[in-house]
Amino acid sequence: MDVTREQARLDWEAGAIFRPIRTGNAFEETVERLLQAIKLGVFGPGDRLPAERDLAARLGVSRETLREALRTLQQADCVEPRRGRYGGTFVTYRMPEPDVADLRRAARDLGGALEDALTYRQVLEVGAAEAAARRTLSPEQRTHLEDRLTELDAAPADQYRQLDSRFHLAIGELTGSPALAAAIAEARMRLNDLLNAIPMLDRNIEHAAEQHRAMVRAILDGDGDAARRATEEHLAATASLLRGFLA
Amino acid sequence: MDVTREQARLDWEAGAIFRPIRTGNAFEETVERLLQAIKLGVFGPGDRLPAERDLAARLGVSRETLREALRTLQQADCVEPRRGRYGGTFVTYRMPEPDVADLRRAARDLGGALEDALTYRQVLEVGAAEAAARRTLSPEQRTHLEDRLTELDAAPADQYRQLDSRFHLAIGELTGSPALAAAIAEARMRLNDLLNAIPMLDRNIEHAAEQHRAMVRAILDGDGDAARRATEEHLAATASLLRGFLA
DNA sequence: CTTCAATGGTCTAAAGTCAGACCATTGGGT
DNA sequence: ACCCAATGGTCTGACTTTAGACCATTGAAG
Repeated sequence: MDVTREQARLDWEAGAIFRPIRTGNAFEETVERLLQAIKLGVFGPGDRLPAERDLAARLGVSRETLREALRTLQQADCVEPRRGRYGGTFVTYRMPEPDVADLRRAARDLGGALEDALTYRQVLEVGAAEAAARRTLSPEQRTHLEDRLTELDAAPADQYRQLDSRFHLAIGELTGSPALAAAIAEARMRLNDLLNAIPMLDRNIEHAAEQHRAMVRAILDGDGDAARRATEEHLAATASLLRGFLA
Repeated sequence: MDVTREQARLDWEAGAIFRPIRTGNAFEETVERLLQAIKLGVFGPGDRLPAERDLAARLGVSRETLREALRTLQQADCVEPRRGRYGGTFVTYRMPEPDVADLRRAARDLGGALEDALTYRQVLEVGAAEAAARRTLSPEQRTHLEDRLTELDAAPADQYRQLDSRFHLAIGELTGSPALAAAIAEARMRLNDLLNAIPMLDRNIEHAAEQHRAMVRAILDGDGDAARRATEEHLAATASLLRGFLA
């Protein structure tokens, strides 16, 4: 092979492997992760975050750095610390109203990474649904999944997005693969600002609810193919709804 | 809902989100990544790594830290620096012979993460094959994929593993999703020490070659379903071969 | 009312990491 | 024979992050 072409191949393929190890700044990264966890609905208004020492350990960051991040979130009126036993850091963040202008701006910020993120998400969530369906689920797991669906169906409008996230993340956890669950959470974080900015019409919500039910049914039935198809359909619908607002 | 149960749910779900931001140490992480890139076959013996300044930038790490990592690899006889223009850091690493004892030890080190990694890999690569098949590929991309297959079929025994990795990574790149390609590379890195330690019999290699051909054919034909099935079959075969040696 | 355990708040010394400048070496180009 | 551009080698000062100790506050349990 031509030496120059060979070196070019090396440099290209290196792109997938030699990616940034650390995103510059532990503090900023910590702020981002905490904020995403809140926006993702893992912690709703009034919920208490894990204790600082615990949280710092989980994030693999020193307590000082974590506290700096929390201080930033506090100044942004996202969390509120309370001292003393049974104290902690409590979430005060409220989801803003969906806004198409926000959505367009967020999409512009993402740029070409939008299609990337959509593809990534599709592969992960479709595969996870199939994997979850093919596993033997414990009664607790089955109940947990059904609970998430029920909770979502009963969601007030201002919590719909967060409960929707919880539902999708729950499927990732059912695969029993922490790596997969984490990747799904990460993929959703990338799209979260966009998804949150979509104004949801009753009609969309009804469609989504039907698709969610199909996914749950297939997973509980252990029907991998059906789970894959239902998830594919649901994500395709969401993606095209999103693209519609950007066009 | 019961308050205690609710707090328990929060703590559990937090597990998927509050994962370590930084793996303790930039230097060790850098060593690991470079070593994986070499073991993965992205850089074979005699190949030149990107220049230090370039590589440091890609890895998001200071040149000092990168050099410390390179020094470690040099002491382990994996790379060799050469000064002057047209100099650089050159790979000297040679794959050791596969060894079932190594394999068992590596599997014990992974522990419960083995099934995790296998599930993760399966979802990513199967989804990627399907996604690649559903895309419109340029003539260059089609040729690139075929080249990887040809190269693999003609591989001498001591390079088989690395060229196999290149082939699988190439499919990830064809999806056009950098996030997906990177995730595939990461998943493979986790399993790499295990895969490299499997003694490959001619019979296994022939089977694998046939499966590889089926994957390429399906992708080039734009047949997503066939691509998914072929990849599923191939990965299942590899996984059961692996489990066989561990039993 | 007192105790006390769990929590957030504060501080410091040490280690890790970085950005950038400058030096040393090499080999192809002129 | 010389130049010079690209590369690895070295150094310094500043900034970031860490680990751990200790303090302050709170409210439930005894």
